[in-house]
Amino acid sequence: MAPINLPIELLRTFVTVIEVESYTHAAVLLGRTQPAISLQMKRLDELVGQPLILRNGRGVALTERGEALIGHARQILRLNDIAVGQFAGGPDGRVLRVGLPVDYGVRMLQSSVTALVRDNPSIKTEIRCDLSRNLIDALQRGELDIVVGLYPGGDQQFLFRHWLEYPAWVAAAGLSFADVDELPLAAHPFGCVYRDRMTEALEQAGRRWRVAFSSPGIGSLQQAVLDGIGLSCLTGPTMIDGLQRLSAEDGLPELKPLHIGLFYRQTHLGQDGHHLLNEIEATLDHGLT
Amino acid sequence: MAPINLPIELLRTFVTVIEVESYTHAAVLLGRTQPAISLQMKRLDELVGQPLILRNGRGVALTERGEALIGHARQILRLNDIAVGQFAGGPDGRVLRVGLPVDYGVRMLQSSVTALVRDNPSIKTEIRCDLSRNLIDALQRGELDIVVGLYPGGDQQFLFRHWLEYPAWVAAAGLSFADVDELPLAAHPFGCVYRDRMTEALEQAGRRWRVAFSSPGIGSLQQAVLDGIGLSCLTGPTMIDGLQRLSAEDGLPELKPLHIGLFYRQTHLGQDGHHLLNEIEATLDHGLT
DNA sequence: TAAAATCATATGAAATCGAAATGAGAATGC
DNA sequence: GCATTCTCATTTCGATTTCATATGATTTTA
Repeated sequence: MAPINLPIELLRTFVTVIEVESYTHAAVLLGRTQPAISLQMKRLDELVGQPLILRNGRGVALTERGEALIGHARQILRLNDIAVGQFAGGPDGRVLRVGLPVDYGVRMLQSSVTALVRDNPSIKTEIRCDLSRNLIDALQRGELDIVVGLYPGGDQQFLFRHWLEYPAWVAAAGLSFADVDELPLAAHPFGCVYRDRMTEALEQAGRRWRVAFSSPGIGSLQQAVLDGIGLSCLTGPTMIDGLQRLSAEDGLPELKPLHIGLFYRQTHLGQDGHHLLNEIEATLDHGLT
Repeated sequence: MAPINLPIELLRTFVTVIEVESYTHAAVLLGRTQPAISLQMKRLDELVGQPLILRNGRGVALTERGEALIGHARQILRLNDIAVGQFAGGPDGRVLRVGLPVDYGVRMLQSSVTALVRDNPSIKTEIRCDLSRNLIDALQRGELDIVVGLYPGGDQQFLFRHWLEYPAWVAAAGLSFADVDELPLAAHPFGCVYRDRMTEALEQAGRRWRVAFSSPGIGSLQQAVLDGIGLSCLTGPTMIDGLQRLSAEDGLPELKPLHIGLFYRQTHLGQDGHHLLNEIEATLDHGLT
């Protein structure tokens, strides 16, 4: 009946180890020795009843229980840091490096981030727009602090929250591709999750296709579809007037949902970063209902 | 630079002391002795840099810093308990006593709660509908576990999250009260926050008024307004067709926003309770955007 | 005013936790 | 293939923390 309290210090160790993929490096970051980290992890294992981390050669991996815990751990750390930051005071002044996806909801996210920065001059940001995949790679290399991006699902190293978005086939209003043998697609370059979803679904359905238009920017892509070059798939925030949704009735296969993730490095984030995260979180919550 | 980690055990002590308004009683609940609680609170005070609790005679009160912390503390405890509950397993089987306000969003909340209970047979609930004020009293007496209710603002003892709702004057479509000397109101019985908002605003504006219709149920009140008995104030979730909004142009004073609170007793809540809280939170988040 | 209740403080005993030292296993380099 | 290096696990020991018991101070209740 006595409640189990997971010490926040242990949770921070846990999250840090996963983020840097190393006990030794985590020890340096946390100002402890390596054996201390080992012992802390062992204590946390005992508190939750099972090991949380697997070591396969070099590198670490989460166990099933670890995956179940790390999301909560991150949220707890975030709340802790926000609460402490209220008192510890002052802006930290560091530059927050934010990655926003060109292939999803740029407009919405970008204006939400810039609005916050405008209203809080203490927050300094560098915004980088790129394909989701490149952003997540950059986060893993430590070149970014916060990233919103589409991802295949499953990645847990920096994942904080995730949403599902259901894409739909679209084409210019009035056009029909029902009797076309080889479907012309408008798509982002290779590496975009939208593109993967489209081609995957088409190949499973046995339809032939080709990429008739390719651009890294969403705007020119929308224009291409409007111009009737081909069809594509879009989601709520990227839908525009003049397009029609297509479905199974038009001979197109069902599209699997997209995973939208909010990623960040706990290690690099100050009070300002948490404000920014809040804003992005609210924007996504609101935009995806 | 070293991050400060607030031990969850101390946060639980803090929240428990505030909830039961007693060090000694909290000690019993937490399985410690009273001096241990004193020391834990002193440690937490030192971690955040200032005292969190004031003792004025019998009873405790939060300092400013205490008020700033307790919301975060509750959220952290909730996440901790959810995370631990994932592993510790099994449904707790206790009956959750839920209080829903008759004077705000009953339909929305009620159907959200009943839907959850229907889909999770393990969750057992007793739902009590009453005026918000009575519900909060009942929570304080320990007769309820979770309460949604309107409140005057400021109460922090069991408050978990809160929302703001902007009420508007309404009357049956087509009716005008601009030239009426004494405004006829349709209102809940005395003790309702809506009623207080209305009469307060009118008195400040120097308008005369009388209660032309009074009922504890929202349905009959809406019907009364529709029938043209008088005017009232409503918010989004309680607005219905056939009513017009009135504003300053119609000679009516501005109404101050209402505070909607989600209250619960940390002490009495199991895994099921947290599921239910999640559901209610999402419902309010969604219904109030 | 006496009795009861509540919280603060002091002290000793037990448990906790981390650094240093050491050991084991895998990747890397020659 | 063997030595080197890197990483994590384990043990020991010392310092600190943290609790319970006992007691005192203050306030409320009868």
